[in-house]
Amino acid sequence: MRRKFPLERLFRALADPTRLRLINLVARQEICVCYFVEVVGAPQPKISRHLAYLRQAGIVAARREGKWMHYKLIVPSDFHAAAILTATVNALQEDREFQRDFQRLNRACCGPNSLVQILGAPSPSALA
Amino acid sequence: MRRKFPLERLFRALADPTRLRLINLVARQEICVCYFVEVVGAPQPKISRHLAYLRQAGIVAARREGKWMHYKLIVPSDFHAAAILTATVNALQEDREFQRDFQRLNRACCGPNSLVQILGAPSPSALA
DNA sequence: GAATCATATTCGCATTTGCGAATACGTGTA
DNA sequence: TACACGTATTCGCAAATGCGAATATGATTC
Repeated sequence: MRRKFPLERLFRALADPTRLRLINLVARQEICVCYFVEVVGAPQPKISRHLAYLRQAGIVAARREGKWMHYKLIVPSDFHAAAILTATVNALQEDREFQRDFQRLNRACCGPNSLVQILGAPSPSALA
Repeated sequence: MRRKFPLERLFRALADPTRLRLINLVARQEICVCYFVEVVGAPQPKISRHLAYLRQAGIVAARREGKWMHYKLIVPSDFHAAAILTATVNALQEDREFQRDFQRLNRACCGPNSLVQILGAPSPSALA
């Protein structure tokens, strides 16, 4: 544990607006890809590519469940990398612009005409 | 104070190996450009461009003193940006690879054939 | 004020990055 | 087995990035 984490790669991963939005979304709990597409409002391949980027950077983990892929944040075992990442998440979660994504997530998940109802999409665990 | 700090720009600034080395060097005290060139061992325009980059990102401040330009780290007033930056600096300072730059700095500053002796370069405040 | 020194900027150029469009993959379902 | 669906990857291409070489700027010295 506490293995060294390449800082430059971490920062490269964080240096993109879309990826920051994705990180913000997966920070609280595991989320299905379809929600990223819905919330961010970007074409699916774009979302998928950025998720792949975050996966390769070791920030995010993927889990398959039938047709659906779920992503969650991985806090690096390296102490300093973890400190940087959690500080980043804290910054995002206090930012109004990023908070709006959670509102969209709530609508996409639990509101009327939600993905859960329409597609039978798996709802994010923490949101119900 | 505590003004919002654009995170993406911060991470872009941190997402480069040369700039990380520069940040590590200016973290402790104000340093003259000539030392960056000497320590990093890169051509002067390259150093200057990266310093300009950091300046525009609001991470670093420049001060002229005759022919010499001194740079120092600016900790952003924004709480979260400050947390990220100091966590980064902490990570760098514990990294062997970056610690070596301080050894080189010591040699360039205070050893025999130092820049101080050869050029009359201003020695970093905290080192001598 | 010409030369010199430290630093900054400009200019092409090569490499990298992010993107949309199209397509491939993997898994349920009829 | 064929299809439908969610997701991933590939493929040009446009834009951004980093670099070395040359040059410009601003300050000191003779």
